[in-house]
Amino acid sequence: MEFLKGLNAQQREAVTHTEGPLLILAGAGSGKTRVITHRIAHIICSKHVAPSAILAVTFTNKAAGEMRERVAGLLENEGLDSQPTVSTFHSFCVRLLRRDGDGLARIRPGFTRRFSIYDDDDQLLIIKAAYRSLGLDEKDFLQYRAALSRISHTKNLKQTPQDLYRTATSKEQERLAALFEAYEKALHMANALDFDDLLLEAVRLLEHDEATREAWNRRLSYVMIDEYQDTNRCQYELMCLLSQSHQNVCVVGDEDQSIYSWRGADIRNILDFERDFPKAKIIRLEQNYRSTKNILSAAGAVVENNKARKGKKLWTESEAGDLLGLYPAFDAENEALFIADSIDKQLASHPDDAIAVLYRTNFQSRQLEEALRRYGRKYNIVGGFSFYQRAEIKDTIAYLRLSVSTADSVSLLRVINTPARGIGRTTVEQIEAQAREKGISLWAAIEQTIDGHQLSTRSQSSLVTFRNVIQELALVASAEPLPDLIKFLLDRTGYRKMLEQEKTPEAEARQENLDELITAATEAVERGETVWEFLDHAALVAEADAYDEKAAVTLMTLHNAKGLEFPVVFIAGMELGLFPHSRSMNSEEMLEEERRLCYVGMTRAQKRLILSWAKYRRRFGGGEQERSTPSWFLSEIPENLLVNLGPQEDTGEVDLTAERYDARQSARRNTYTGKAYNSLENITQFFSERGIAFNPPKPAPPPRPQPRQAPVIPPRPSLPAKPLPPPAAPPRRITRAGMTVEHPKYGKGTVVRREGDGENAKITVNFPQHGLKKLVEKYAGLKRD
DNA sequence: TGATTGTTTGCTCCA
DNA sequence: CAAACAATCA
Repeated sequence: MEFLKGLNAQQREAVTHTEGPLLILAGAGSGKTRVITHRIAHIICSKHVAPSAILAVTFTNKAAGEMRERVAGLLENEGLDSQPTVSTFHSFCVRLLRRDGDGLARIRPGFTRRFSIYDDDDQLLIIKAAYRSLGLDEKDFLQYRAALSRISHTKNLKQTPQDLYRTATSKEQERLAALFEAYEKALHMANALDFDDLLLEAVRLLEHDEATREAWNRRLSYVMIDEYQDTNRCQYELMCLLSQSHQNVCVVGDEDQSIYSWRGADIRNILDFERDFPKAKIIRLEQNYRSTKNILSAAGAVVENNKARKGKKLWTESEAGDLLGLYPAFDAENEALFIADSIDKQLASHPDDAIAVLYRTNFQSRQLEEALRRYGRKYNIVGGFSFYQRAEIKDTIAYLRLSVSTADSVSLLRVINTPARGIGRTTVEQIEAQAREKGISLWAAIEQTIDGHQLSTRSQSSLVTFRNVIQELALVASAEPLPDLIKFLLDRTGYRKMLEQEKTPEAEARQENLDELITAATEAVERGETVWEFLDHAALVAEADAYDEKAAVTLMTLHNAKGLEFPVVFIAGMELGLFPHSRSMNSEEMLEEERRLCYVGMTRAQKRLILSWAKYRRRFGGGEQERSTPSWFLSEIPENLLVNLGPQEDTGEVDLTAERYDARQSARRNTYTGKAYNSLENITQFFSERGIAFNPPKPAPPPRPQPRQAPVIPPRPSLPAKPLPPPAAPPRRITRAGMTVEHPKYGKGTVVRREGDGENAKITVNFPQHGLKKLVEKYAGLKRD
């Protein structure tokens, strides 16, 4: 069979083992995408299975698109009339619910197939409203986000608010139950599903609606799931429900790359697969085709420190390659400049090498972007502020959602007074109270309020205007094509006018974004999509979907880098508190996940891998620079695989400071404070508008040649490589970052950072129960643990 | 009511 | 350093 050509023995086995449950443990870079695509092609061609009987699930829409293309490429000459279904779990569930979801109305009050999808901004608004209605305050209860995550967790355990009430043993648990109840009620009232619901309700639908379940089981005969290590319980159940009759499930994953437990991913899905499917066949792909030996051994050495793993050893036939670079920067700005400079040099000698700069948190991108801009380097950025998160886009989407579903209260609140039409806080509060009292939707409350003439004439007329606008939109929505609807909407609501009157460059940019939205809508219609599909798409596009492989330089978080590969990779900000993140330093499990994240990042690199950290970093925009400690992960890499790219320790700081001053001056001239524009064109335009020539500065930091080979390892953390229990020999300072301390009131916590010296030093401590607290050392009464 | 100004607070990671 | 929130004034 020609689909087996060029595959190694294990890969071939994985492709040809088509019947029954199959677990493929695929190490990083072991060719798993290849295996999946070839397996699909093999099933279709040699087993004569209709493509539509195959479902493949990927992690992002982008990955789904790529896989679809690759399969189509393989099957190009086969003259097939259908394509296999390749999608993410979430997209699949949305389609399922929109198509076959009617039966759900029996078990979910108020549900119709015209539901809205609420993203986390929407969720936040709901939870805030719930706090308000219960008279709770974020300050003396959980933070909104924490409450949401607790609720999400509870939902995924299939527990209801009533379950929570029943098991509640404290006031706090009762409050959480009440919040949960209010939150769920608000979603039901708005006929909205959050991301958890998409999966949960799809499972419930398949469980309760026998006809639908059987139809899907008849239709599908092979199910494949990629990135299986990052599936949650619900996705697992969905998989089981869809493959009940045939059990032809093939899952592909790598327990060392499980990095989404915070989102509910359950690593047991992969660790217990054999137990759940006793007849399962297991195939290991351990030959790595991506990275050099040095990169692979370094990454392996790091992840080896994890206990919760099955353990496997990747190997490669490739050469040793370069040593890994290590750059201890003076501060974050210097780090960014070093990276920009190294990229310049790299591209000068290897213009075709794609380069990725990876970091733990989105906010780090800022300084990196600035440095790249100053080098005049075009770059691609994944995440941060995505198109669909921009205010003007969300507003327009909210109008669209309202025009097809007036029940959508979050959208309603979002636009009820944008543009300003005289409906202020008090009016809105009145409507909300009315809705709460009568248990009706906000829209219904508005209609009642209008009919009852309960408001001042002014508010009354404003409200009538709003209602008329929405009714008119609904009318147009049912008659006109989507792009025309959007144009009409922007006109009729006065939204475009509002932007025009602003006359600022930002407002202009916003208008352009809206034009882009109209273009997107036009294209969607050309593809034959309905309004609903368009809105679903807007809700489900992922950060990673925006990644464009054509740009030479790509900036993204480590999470977004999953599944990708680059000849050259930088990982920035390898410091304690940042990576591993301070919020993940309190338990061994969380730390292991951070370590896996590090492993994922390192194994993205094919030829060169450069790690950096900054000795001083500002935590917030304004404040003081704070001293940082190198990441534990750095010291887990064998020294003989590293080469120091920074100046020598003793002489280094002086030069770096001088350089830093230079850089500051030049940055001061060149920085601007507008929105982060992502393309060089915009930046150049920005400067030309201001009459400043934009010339990429002379390469800034001088990583000078290394006289000796002996690498200078970053000052070893004076902490043991294992975080808990912590250190032994703090000199006269009572506390240091990374240390566990005990506070008389808050109990045990981990020191995250320290500012200042002596007994007046302020330290930030992370207490698992109480979150971050800033304490003055001499008053805090801390005891070393 | 709504615009303006002042003040505070916050940084995970994402479908 | 921003966005989000609060307070103030027109």
